[in-house]
Amino acid sequence: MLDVASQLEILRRGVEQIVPEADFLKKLERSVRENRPLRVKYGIDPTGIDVHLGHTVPLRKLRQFQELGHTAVIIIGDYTAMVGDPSGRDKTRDALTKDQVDANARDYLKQVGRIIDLERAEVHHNGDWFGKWSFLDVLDLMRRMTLGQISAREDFAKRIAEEKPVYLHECMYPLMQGWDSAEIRADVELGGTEQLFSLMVARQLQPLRSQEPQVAMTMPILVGTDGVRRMGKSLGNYIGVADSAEDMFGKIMSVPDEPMAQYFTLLTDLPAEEVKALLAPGSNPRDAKEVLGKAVVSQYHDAEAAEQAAAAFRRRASGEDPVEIPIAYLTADKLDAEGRIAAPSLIKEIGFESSTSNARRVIEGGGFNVGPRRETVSDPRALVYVSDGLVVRVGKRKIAEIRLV
RNA sequence: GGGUGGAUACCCAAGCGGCCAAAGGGGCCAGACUGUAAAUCUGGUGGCUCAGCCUUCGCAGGUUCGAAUCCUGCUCCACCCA
Repeated sequence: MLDVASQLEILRRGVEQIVPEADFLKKLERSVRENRPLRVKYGIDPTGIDVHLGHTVPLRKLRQFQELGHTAVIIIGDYTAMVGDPSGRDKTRDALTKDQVDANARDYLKQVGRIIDLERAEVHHNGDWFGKWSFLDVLDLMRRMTLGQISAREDFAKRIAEEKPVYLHECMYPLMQGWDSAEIRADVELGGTEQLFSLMVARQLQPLRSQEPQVAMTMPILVGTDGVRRMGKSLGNYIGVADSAEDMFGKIMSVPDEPMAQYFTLLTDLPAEEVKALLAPGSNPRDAKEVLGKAVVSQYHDAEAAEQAAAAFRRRASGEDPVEIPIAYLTADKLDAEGRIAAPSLIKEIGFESSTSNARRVIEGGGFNVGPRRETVSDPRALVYVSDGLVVRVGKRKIAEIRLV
């Protein structure tokens, strides 16, 4: 096992706070001394299906712990998912059914496996223990926390102040999460900064099982591709780990310049000095973003795919067509006797726009062009002669070669 | 149980009898520009057989020449009091 100082250096990167810091040092020192791995917990509620880069921040930290020889313990919050985590939320989460949760959980693990070595990790479902509880057990857990403690949380306090509802079951969430730690004997729990409250609850509960309280390690919340709000599925500003290499790269390029430093720190292993040099004043942020894009993409695909994605992006940015033009099929009966079709219909038929009205607007806006010379069709009443192999474009990104069938 | 406020397009949110396919913002799409799918600026953003027509403002009725706006009932949501 690596010595304490070296471990600390690696583990501190991109970490917001470690609470209490002294306990962490103590645990780490003992771990090295006795050659006993720390049990590091990270919980996920299977509420959706897309693991995105925001989730990878703590997951990558967990991976680092694994690489240093510690034990990764993943909690699938199948029970807590049915409650809904109120952390950082300004409204109640929708509850999920058991079936949804189970399906999501399987999907989740598959995606998590891109980051964590699942062979060496422990995976638990908190329904395994909560599912067996009696109401009395629940009450006993509830007596561990006061309304004052709960309502002091910023997210709840805010909702109360705004006269928005806070449901009782939401109050149970932190207690359940805390109890998970007692069940799996966690030494450290990872989470976003907004999780601090929940992570600290466990410290009150673990002594009930004669355990040493865990340490909370929080990481900043990654901002999404809009550069403002947290990355989240419901906000539509996320980059999924299952995204294609090209998509992932493109989305990274579309992130505003400001959060780049954060992205480098939290999503890559590039040394801090290198990052600093890339982002130094006077350098082109686009180049830095490209390095970032390749570094991230190669983690979820491979280096070659990352290079190709970058190349494809450059082509598109410089106005060239991609190497492979997607094929769009069009049935010949859509054409009139002379082999023509109304421009808006063509756009709709090949799926570039969802309605002919929309297609019209694109045409009027000058976003539609056809053929090798890219003749712009700007009259929505125009008829386009379609022959097999005709290349049509809408905007900068949508391109297709038409195949008549 | 009582009271109050609310339900408007993808989201937030104005409108409170005609000038409303419905302000504004966000998002999204297109154009210009560029360092990129950044930033900035411009235009667009219900549907269609598109100079016109059709369908929307929680649901169902009603008043009116005319309703997102007024009335009745219903459903749902929130907050306050008990």
